[in-house]
Amino acid sequence: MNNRRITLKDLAKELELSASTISRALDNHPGISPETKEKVKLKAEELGFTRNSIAASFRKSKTLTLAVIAPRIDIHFHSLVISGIEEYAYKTGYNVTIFQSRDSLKREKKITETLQNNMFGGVVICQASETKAYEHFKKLTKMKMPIVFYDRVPTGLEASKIIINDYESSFLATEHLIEMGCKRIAHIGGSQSTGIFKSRFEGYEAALKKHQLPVYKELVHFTKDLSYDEGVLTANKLLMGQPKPDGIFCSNDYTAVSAIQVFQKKGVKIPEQVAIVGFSNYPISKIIEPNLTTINDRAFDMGQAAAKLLIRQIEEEDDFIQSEIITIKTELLIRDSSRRK
Amino acid sequence: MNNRRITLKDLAKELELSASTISRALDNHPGISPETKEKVKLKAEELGFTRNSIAASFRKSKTLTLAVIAPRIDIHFHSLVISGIEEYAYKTGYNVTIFQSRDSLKREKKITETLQNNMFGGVVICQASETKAYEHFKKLTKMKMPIVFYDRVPTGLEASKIIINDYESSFLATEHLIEMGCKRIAHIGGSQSTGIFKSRFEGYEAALKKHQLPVYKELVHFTKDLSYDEGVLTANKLLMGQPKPDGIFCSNDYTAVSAIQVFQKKGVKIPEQVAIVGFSNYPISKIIEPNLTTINDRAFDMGQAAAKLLIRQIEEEDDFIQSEIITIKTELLIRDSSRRK
DNA sequence: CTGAAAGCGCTTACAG
DNA sequence: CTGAAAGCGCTTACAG
Repeated sequence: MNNRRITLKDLAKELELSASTISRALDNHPGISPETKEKVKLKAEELGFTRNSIAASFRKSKTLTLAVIAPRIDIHFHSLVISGIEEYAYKTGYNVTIFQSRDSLKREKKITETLQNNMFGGVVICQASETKAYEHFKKLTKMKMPIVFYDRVPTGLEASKIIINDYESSFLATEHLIEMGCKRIAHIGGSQSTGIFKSRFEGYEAALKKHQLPVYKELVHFTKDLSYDEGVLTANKLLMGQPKPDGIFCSNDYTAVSAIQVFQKKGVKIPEQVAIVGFSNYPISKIIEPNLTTINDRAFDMGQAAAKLLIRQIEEEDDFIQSEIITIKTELLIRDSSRRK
Repeated sequence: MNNRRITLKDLAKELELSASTISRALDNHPGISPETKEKVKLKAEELGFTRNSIAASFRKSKTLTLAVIAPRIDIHFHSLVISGIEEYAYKTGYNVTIFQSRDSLKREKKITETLQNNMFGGVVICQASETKAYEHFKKLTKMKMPIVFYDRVPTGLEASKIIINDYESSFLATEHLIEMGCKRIAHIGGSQSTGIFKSRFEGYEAALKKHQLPVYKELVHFTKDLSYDEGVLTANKLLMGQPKPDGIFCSNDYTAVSAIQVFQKKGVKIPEQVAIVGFSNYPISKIIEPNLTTINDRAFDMGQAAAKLLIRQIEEEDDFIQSEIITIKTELLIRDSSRRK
């Protein structure tokens, strides 16, 4: 018994047709008679023929595979985005290959080199936190690889991006605290060398200014990576320092949760004495008690939008478009950690 | 200016060598002089040549891409496993393409059909919860596609698997509660049609029996998918019912967290009055107060092991091995939700 | 509506 | 140590 894979040729011989006809029949090519199509498809099914996609990709020199570079896929936000990418890609017939930069510029560069091997039709990227220069991305652009950035996007590089309005979302979150009566609102922020965290701080600042509230520099703390542990440390500083905050806007949910816990442990009532708002709508925000008010950043939708935009660029439906920036709508989810009425 | 991709031929012409030599030089083939290798590599660098991997894969009819089918990648456990797979694959030069079955058998079947297109060297699978028959997996095996299963593995199908000892881990977790003095230990379990959750229940049962403690059927509750919300419902039943539990072993961390919260809200002291143990070591287990005692299932290591085993099978280092089952060591992480001394 | 033929960019057995 | 040549399995422009 021959264990070789069945090829178009085998089918052709079996049916006394040419390989061209088989190929076209399977493609539902208009210029093939319905009877032939039927016959070919039946035989293909019978012999268990599946097209060798590698050969096809090679021949057509295009692939139906998207690459995704994320810092880490075990961060919930990224896993949601990737889930959204996979969902859209699946429906469109694309595959999704993932790479983790682990926030290392070196590794990110190595990955972008790998991407130059022709295996991918395009790439969705959230850049590593270390990345400040974009030469390696430009190389991809130069070889006409479509790119869509999300979340941490390069500033000052013209490119397609899926973003949220961090400034506005933070402005609204802070304004909500003000409406709840907070006067001394603290901020636990992320690294200010990352654009999105800078915008979140600026949105917070702008809301205070709009309502003529002071921006106490003692109440503004920037962490390295917004981890739970950093949140605990920072919340303790706020707890011990002066002035005492009556509201806290945090740039993510982990630090917000740690703030809730640290203050609660000292008998501070949340939200009565201190109202707290996070950012990202992590699963834990619905579990922590009181439930955390936060910004829903729609990570899954972001992923879907990224895949959709990328595929559109690959298939060049609008080839006069050079780049496109899509802003995803966020929403403020008001929960018990800030609700005072 | 010509925008075509540089090929081996271009390099060959440029250097007045044959394509064969270029190919071998880039491969560090022993039968090529060091000088030539040097020259070729420099030129390749200079012209920005990268091999067309698709052409190479096609020619060699093998690829350096692994497929992963997980129910969902935005579940933390799976994202950790995939992270482990990607990490090992990256180091070995493989790419990782992900597919989500979303626990649908239909979608899982469609994905396995896609896998028959020659694009993948092998596949790591956690089967959909709906899956009870394995014909679609057998088809892959028939066409010699190496498969490694993890977590939810098919029972009664000979195949390579990466598992943990669910029975033993649950036995130890339950025995720990017994050592802490619990006499009426409840169980919040998962669907008993899924092997791993059945084993977890059996381990719990066996520990009680070993220590001559009764298995109250009123204290054993099986949920559909171990969600947080189901945990809340079940914990309320335990709170209201008879007999009153003084310990709870939960088949995952979400239900354990809900149990902590439900009991605490009624003024029950954790761990003094009710000690609680979870399973999986989710991030939330270190955040919830009291911190949750749980089983560390080493999801990341599981992923690394799966990738390693799969790649070994692809490269057929031991071609006399038909299948291999690897059990990952778990550990009981004793934290405050159960520590009574 | 169908077929013959060329060729995508590599790799490798064979020859020298 | 290097090269000429065949061929992997498709797709598609061209011809009829």
